[in-house]
Amino acid sequence: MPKDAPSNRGDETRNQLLEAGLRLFSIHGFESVSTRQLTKESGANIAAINYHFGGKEGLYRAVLEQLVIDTEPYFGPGLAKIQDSISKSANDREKLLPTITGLVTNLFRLFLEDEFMRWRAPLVMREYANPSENFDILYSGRIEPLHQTVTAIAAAILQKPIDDEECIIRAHAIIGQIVVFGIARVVLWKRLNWDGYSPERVSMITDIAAQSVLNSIGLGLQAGLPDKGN
Amino acid sequence: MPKDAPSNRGDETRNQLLEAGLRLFSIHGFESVSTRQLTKESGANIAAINYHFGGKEGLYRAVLEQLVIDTEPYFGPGLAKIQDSISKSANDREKLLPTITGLVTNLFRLFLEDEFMRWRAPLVMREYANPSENFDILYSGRIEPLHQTVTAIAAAILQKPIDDEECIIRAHAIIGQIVVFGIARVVLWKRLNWDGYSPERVSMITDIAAQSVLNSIGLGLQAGLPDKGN
DNA sequence: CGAATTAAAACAAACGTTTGATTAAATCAT
DNA sequence: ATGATTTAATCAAACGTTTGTTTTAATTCG
Repeated sequence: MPKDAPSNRGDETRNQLLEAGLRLFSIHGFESVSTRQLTKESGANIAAINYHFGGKEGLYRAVLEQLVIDTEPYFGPGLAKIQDSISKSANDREKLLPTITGLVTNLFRLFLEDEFMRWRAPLVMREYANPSENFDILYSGRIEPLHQTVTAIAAAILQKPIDDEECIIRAHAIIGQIVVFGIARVVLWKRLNWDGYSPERVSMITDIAAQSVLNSIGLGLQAGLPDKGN
Repeated sequence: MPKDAPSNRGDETRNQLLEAGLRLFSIHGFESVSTRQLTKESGANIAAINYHFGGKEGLYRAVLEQLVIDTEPYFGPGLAKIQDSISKSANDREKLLPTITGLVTNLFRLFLEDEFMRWRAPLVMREYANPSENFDILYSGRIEPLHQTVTAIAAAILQKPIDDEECIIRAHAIIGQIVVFGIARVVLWKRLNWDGYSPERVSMITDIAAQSVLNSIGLGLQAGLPDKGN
């Protein structure tokens, strides 16, 4: 039985519940969403949650699993390409510069702009910050591969093995520089008197953050910095 | 009526509720904590929540307000000292190096190690990532001042005004590099096969993250990086 | 005493889940 | 092919429990 293409009416309500669950859990969090809210927004009957998923938590788990499946095209190929680019520029760190800039740019567009990620990105952020019992679905499916790739970048630049502790910690700091613009967006908006993100603003942030990331691992050009001159 | 010193029995149950609220809200989040749980853990009667705080949300608000008050000695003087150090080293950016390293070290010890911050830090992180309606108490009380100070550092190095957009964004990236070790600690632990933080591990992270932060704003020494050598 | 505080019980509302009946579609036997 | 039977899915209603809050009475203490 195909899970994605709703051939019969069973799969249709199933998908509508997954869709409403993704959106509501993303906005309000698991605990704050009631089963009645889910059925009202999805148009399904209240018994459908138990029938199709075995309960509210089963629906949440299914939402996470579906998220990992659906986001595969957005991460899999890109991360593979980076790993490839690393092995090809083993003896010239400068070659990694556009690779890293590209990764940062893609992550920002993905997490802050992409319509497909509108509800998915915040849900990942939620689990990222406050892991639930089903965190492992997202971790092994999306977070760990990304973390490993960034670690590989750091390892290539520091010329250390990919399981080196410093490289993993460096990678964590790099990811922190990026996801903070998603997780703590409200703080940034308040500081800048912004009412939200726009493509121009995201592009501006991306440039600055990419610069910051490159600098942080010692690949910076020091561009834009005023001359020391004393 | 004094709020801190429990002179009479009224203030005692009040403080016990604040204490239990801080711990429980920090661990489980506002929604997941019931009033009966709060009264059981605090030893207070269920009516005391309404009597002293007007309800569960009132208790939560009071917990946040108390947090801002209690953490003042941990932030206020330190941040003032940094602002002072900035104005004193206006013509030599290198002078800021120990200041920044000190800030990073203090933040790490505060957020990852300090026993006093054990429940307070996670609660701030919680509001940081998922702002509630009372977020502003923490924001204007603790988050904004810290953000402003880090922005001042960035502004001093980039030699731009402290309300410059790039400086604020740079500051956000810097803070991201730090708080990610608190917010996404579970991710890091999984990557490193750690079961938690220890003083040695925090110290190790601090060194690496401080390096990363310094680099990211162009103050890096490139120390530890292998020679380019081609 | 009288005001402040606690204790226990009760409140309506909302929670996640289950029920048994009903409908629609697929499968079967003839 | 068609009527009988089974299966899958939906539905409204109700389940028992827990939620935050309120009420009422008792207790404490200056």
